[in-house]
Amino acid sequence: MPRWESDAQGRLERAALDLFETQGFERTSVAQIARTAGLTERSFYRYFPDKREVLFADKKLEAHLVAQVEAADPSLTPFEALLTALGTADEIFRPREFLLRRIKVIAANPALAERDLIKLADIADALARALERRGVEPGAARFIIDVAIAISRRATSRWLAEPEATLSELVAQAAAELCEAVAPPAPTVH
Amino acid sequence: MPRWESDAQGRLERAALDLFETQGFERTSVAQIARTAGLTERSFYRYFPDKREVLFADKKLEAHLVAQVEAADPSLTPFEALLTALGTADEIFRPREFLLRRIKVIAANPALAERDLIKLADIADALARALERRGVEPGAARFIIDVAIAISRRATSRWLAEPEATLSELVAQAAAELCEAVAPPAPTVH
DNA sequence: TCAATGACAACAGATGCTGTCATCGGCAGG
DNA sequence: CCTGCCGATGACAGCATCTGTTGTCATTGA
Repeated sequence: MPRWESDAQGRLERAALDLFETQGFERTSVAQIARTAGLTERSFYRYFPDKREVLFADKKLEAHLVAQVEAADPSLTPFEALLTALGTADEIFRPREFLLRRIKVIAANPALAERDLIKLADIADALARALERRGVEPGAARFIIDVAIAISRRATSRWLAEPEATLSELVAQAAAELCEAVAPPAPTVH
Repeated sequence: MPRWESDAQGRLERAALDLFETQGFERTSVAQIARTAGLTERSFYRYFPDKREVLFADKKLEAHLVAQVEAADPSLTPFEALLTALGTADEIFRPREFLLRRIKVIAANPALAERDLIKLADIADALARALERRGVEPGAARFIIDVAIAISRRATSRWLAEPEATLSELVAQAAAELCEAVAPPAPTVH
């Protein structure tokens, strides 16, 4: 019999999400999370550098997107490569119900929302490096990525509200919406 | 003679920027900032809710942008209104040298970068409300704003590197760059 | 068998941030 | 001139986050 229960990190993550959900982020202390998971406060900090990170340690999405971009057909425009990669992100959002719980908890607390933005920026940085490896100039890469992420946010927001459609379909739809908004206004006859 | 020196908040802001610049954000304590400004730590927290906010209390940019959007010609596309508003942001970035110091300090510390992203998101929220007042549907408003901010970031980044050009010129240039990237790829003859 | 390593606890301390009350000068109104 | 209120600040106590350090006990592998 093992001396300790296994998967200490996973226990901490689940305990934290539960507690944040029921009593809020601010009102749950690290010591409480650790106790719930059967560990000490100090052990919590061995797995996570700070209290918020317990909801953000997962690097799967970033890795997936970078891999998708790196594997993209070289004949694709950088922009197209990004959009197709972002359209496959639903493969990562697997337990959809877990994703929704997590989003609610994050939206309910400014400190968590802050960390969420940083994580998105980290993904953008990683994608920028991937595009640069494809030969895109750094400034342009960052710009294209910002736009692609805007499209992805639009699509994901719709996807969470009405899950019938594929994420990639919604991405294409948002891209079309962008073209429409950006296009010079319909010529006015005067 | 006043009982206390005037402009306590400004003194705190200047002291903080100086200290963050010379010894870093983490290594300067709130007590030290307050002492440098001739106040106590407790008084610091009367002006700023937390240590980072001392660099972000300024609401002028957000107010300016919202006012610009609200004053925009009703015949303009929401997207055009946003871009012209963002093109006038250089009116707010007045002591350019101060802006550069601040950007460097923020970039040097993840905690400050985090707060910076939240402030940008706050501006985006305020702009979304302004667009909704113009009749734009909320989801679409947020999307257009995300794209416009991407353009603005591209333009501002260029503007900081080479200040000859007007910000609004650079915004137009970035918008053109977007159209090019988004446009369907040149038809391939086969 | 035994040394190295991994996983954790225990303890101490700096700092961020908050609540509460006292203090002191300025400013009416009498 | 007195008096009493107001508003900015100081003084102090207290909790929570996060870090450094050290000790303890299994597991592993030669």
